[in-house]
This record gives sequence, structure tokens and C-alpha cells, in this order.
Amino acid sequence: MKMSEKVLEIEKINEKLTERNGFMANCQRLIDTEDDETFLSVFSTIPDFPVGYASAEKAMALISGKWKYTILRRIFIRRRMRYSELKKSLEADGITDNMLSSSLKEMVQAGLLTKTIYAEVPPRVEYSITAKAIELYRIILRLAMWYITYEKKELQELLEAAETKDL
Amino acid sequence: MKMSEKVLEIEKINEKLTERNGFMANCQRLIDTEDDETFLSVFSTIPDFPVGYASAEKAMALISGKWKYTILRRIFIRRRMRYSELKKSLEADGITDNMLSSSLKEMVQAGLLTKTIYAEVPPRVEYSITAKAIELYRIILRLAMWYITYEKKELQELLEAAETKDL
DNA sequence: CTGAATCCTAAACGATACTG
DNA sequence: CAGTATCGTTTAGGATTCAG
Repeated sequence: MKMSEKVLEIEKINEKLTERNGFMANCQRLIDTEDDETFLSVFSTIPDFPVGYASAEKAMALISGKWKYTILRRIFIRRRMRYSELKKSLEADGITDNMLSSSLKEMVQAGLLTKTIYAEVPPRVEYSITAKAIELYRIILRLAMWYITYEKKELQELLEAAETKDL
Repeated sequence: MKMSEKVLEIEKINEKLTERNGFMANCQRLIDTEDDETFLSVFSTIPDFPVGYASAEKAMALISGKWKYTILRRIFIRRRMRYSELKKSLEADGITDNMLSSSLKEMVQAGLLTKTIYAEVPPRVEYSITAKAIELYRIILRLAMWYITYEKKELQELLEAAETKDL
């Protein structure tokens, strides 16, 4: 490897880091806006940044699928679980080995779970949650709250309609 | 409708509201925890509440699919767009009428967009964003930031590896 | 016990044509 | 202009079997 190649590689990484720092700053600016009008004004001033937008999609892809969120929740309760415990815990929901193992593999790959293999007979494998998964879960909680907030508004309307209903 | 039925209906709605208020409070408690250890401790004390957990999945379902997030982003820039504008704007990405119209329909149904039909010839239809969509977008931005934070860590490691690499 | 491999089904997606 | 209807394709998910 030549000196010039090394410099080029370092430059390339630094460029990516700079891009991402800029995107992070813009995200924070948007989140911090106090009202919707300001949000939209700021939004329209931010240049299109495909790499940043793709990151939201990639993040959602990491927890997409029918089982990942359910699996994550189970492990959160116990902090770490072995394969058979998870299987037993999720059997009532109808999960198959196929889905469980492939979901676990993807979540380990995504850095949401840590897989520990113990050299025992019979083999023991444990999955534990990572700090990255906990941070993600905080955001998922916000999503849940967002959904419920609007569900509550609908329920309030139903309530008022029911209370004023003629007999 | 009898008096007893009306009372029963009101009671049922109030029960649902109480459930959701409890879930919201627990969500907030979790989000407010300062460190991961506290998060997990609190998490394990919270009783299982399927309705609440389902809400996170429902929220994610509202923006799942190949096009919804992309469409939302486009409309955010302009605040309101007509069908043909959206179509033209997304044609380079390869969207078809089929996907665009069905996605729009679902997003209107979800309360993320408002559809306005103008009684003109030729017909004019505009889609505008709602306050609900803006609140959702703030959360999506947090997801993006979460993803990029860990991507940056990986880039930092690559950078260090590149800098210490022998020539 | 902890999965991977195979095959099959159902749902999402895409291409094309057509309409009020 | 703003869609819908139809049909073909791709992919996610499920059932079953087998292996280290």
C-alpha cells in the first residue's frame, strides 16, 4: 500500500464523518423546533441529504419484520435469555425455529443483541441486550406514545358522542 | 337504546382511556430514566400490557412499506402537493401510479395527510401534511440520529485503523 | 440444545392498461 | 388530472425436516 492510498482512505472516512456530523446537527435543529410552523420553515432550508434520509429507513429496517420487536421485548424483561427459553416464551405466539433463529441472527448483526456461546454439553447459547438496543427502545416508546396520544383523542370524541347520545 | 346500554358504553370507553393513561405514564417513566441500568430495573417492574405494546407496532405499520416515508418527505418540503407534482417528483425513483395512490390513501386514512379535492375541470387534488405527521417526523429524526450515532462510531474505528496502518 | 436447509404459501410490490 | 383494475413477479413468512 502506498502513502497516497493511505491518505486518500483517511480523507474519504473523514469526509463521511463530516457529512454525518452535519446531518446530525440538522436533525437536532429540527427536533428542537418548538412549533410546527418553525419545523416546516427549518425543514425547507435543509438541503437534501440522501445518506441521512436513508439512515432512518435503515433504522426502521432493523426492527421491521414480524418478530424482532416481540423478541426484543422478551429479552428486555430478563436481560439475557437462552434460545430455548425464548422459544418456549414465544411458542404461544406461534413462532417457528426458522423465524426465531433468523431474527436473532439479524439482531445480533445489527448490534441489538450479543450472542454468547458457552462450551458446554449440551450447548448453551445466551442472547443479551446491548446499550444500543436500549437507546432504540426509548425511541420505540416515543412511537408508542405518539400512537396512543391520537388514539386517546379518538376515544375522547367517542366518549363525548356517547354522553350526548339520546336514549 | 336503553339507559343501561349507554352507561355500559361510557364505562367501556373510560376503561380504555384509563388503560392508555397508565401505559403513557409508564412509557414516560421509562424514557426519563437516566441510565440503562435504571431503565432495565423499571422495565421489569412494569406489568405486561399487550394493548400498549401493540401500539408501537401499529405506529411502525403506518410508515412501513417502500414509499410512505419518501412521499412524506417530499410533501414536507412543499407542505402541500398535488398528485401530479408528487408523481413527477418521484418518477425518477421509479414509483408507479399504483403504489403512489395506494400509499397516499393509507396515509390519509392514518391521519398523516389531508386530502383536498377542488371542484375544478380538470380536477385538482392536493395532499397536505398534518400536525400528527410532523410529530411523527420528529421521532423518525431521532431514529435517524440513533442509526448515525453508531455508524459514526464504526467510522471512527475505521479511521483509527487506517491511521495506524503500516505502509 | 441450537439452530440451518428446504420447500411452500401469502402478501407486498411492479407493469400495464384503462376510466371518470 | 387523478386515479383504479388486472395481472405477473418478488419477497417475507411459515411448515417441516435434518444436523452439529
